[in-house]
Amino acid sequence: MSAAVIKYDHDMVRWQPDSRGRLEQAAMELFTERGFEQTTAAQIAERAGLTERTFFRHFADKREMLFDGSPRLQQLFVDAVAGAPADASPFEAVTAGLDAVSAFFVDLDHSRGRQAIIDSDASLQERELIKMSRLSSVIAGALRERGVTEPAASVLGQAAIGVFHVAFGQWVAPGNTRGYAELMHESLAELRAITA
Amino acid sequence: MSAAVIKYDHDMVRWQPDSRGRLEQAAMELFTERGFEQTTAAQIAERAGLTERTFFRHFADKREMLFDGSPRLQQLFVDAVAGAPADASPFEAVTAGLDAVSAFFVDLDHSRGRQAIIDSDASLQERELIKMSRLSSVIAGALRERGVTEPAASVLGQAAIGVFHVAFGQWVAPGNTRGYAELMHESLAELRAITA
DNA sequence: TCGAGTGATGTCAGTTGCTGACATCACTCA
DNA sequence: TGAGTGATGTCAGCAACTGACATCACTCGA
Repeated sequence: MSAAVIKYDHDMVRWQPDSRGRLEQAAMELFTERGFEQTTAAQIAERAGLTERTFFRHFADKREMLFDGSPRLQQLFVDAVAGAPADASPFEAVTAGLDAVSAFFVDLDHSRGRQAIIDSDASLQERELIKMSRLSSVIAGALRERGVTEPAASVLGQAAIGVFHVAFGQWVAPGNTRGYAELMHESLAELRAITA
Repeated sequence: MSAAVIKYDHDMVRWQPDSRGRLEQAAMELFTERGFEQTTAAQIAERAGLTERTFFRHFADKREMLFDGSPRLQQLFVDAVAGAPADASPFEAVTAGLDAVSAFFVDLDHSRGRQAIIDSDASLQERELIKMSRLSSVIAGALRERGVTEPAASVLGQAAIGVFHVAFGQWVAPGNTRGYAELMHESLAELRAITA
């Protein structure tokens, strides 16, 4: 609303920079202040000094804001799988992927805050799961590139994100002090032990 | 609309029976005729001779119509896990669950039709995934009841639905002639082999 | 230097999913 | 027979999106 009455002086730029970043920051603030469901797209846009319509030009939907890093995470994972030594087993290649993404999980407070928002809303959990599912698919694809056949590639991809999900959940759990890598290797060992 | 002008004769019942069933049938027809996204809740309700408001009294949302059988599937699975012999290993208990749900997958045409609808819409895939995730959670719970500790229970639960998902996908894939049980056991064997 | 794009934004109107509040009325049962 | 009860209808309204079109600082080639 306020944006509508701004008059541009000669030395003003037409638009403040980094609209997308401003929207993300405004959203995180509002989500933590009043909750995801209770925050409207219009409110986010207003706090960022933009319009609701512009909001939807930057993000396909309200949920998508929380998953901005997803493509990078995916890239990190598949690069590690693809880049594993040629003589590495499929299991070892996937382990390399699971290790590589640990670079992503450094700021525990940030991850906890984000996860608290996701855990508070079912539609966000759905979105999180489909991101995981896509990740599983591309992992399976990377494995196929390494010569792994179906259905082994898909099953291993699914198992990998299962391990990842469990370990990540433990990592952000309240009270946890252990690192992601340690927790992940523990879950991986459990998988290995229990399927043997 | 038309329901609004119906006058009830003495020998008419006030409401036609099985509203929920009529809604489900109308929905399946419309979804296959014109697609999920292109079908509105009002259209489904109208074909069932009901109101949009009544539609939402029977189903939490439009997506939920496709997942009516989910609770039964879940029950089938956990009962099999819980009912496995006391000396069965966790892996064997989960295998029993994966076998038990094969009773659910008999009508291949029906499953294919349903899956085609789900595959056509991202929000339906999200809903499907959260159902799988819930299933994974209750499996992990059933395993814990059997004395399996964390994170092994959760990891095995995740791996189980991974196997299930892959096998089910192969079963409904066009051209497939093999049975669910066979495909499932193959995937299970792959998981076992590849994590060893 | 000027005029034709270009692109990020704004404006507006509309559809759909979904919800709360309240009314209706055949049916049940004390 | 009269007081519920429960499945439904009616109505109003919000929030998530979407398409069509306008704006206008900025860029760049003639």
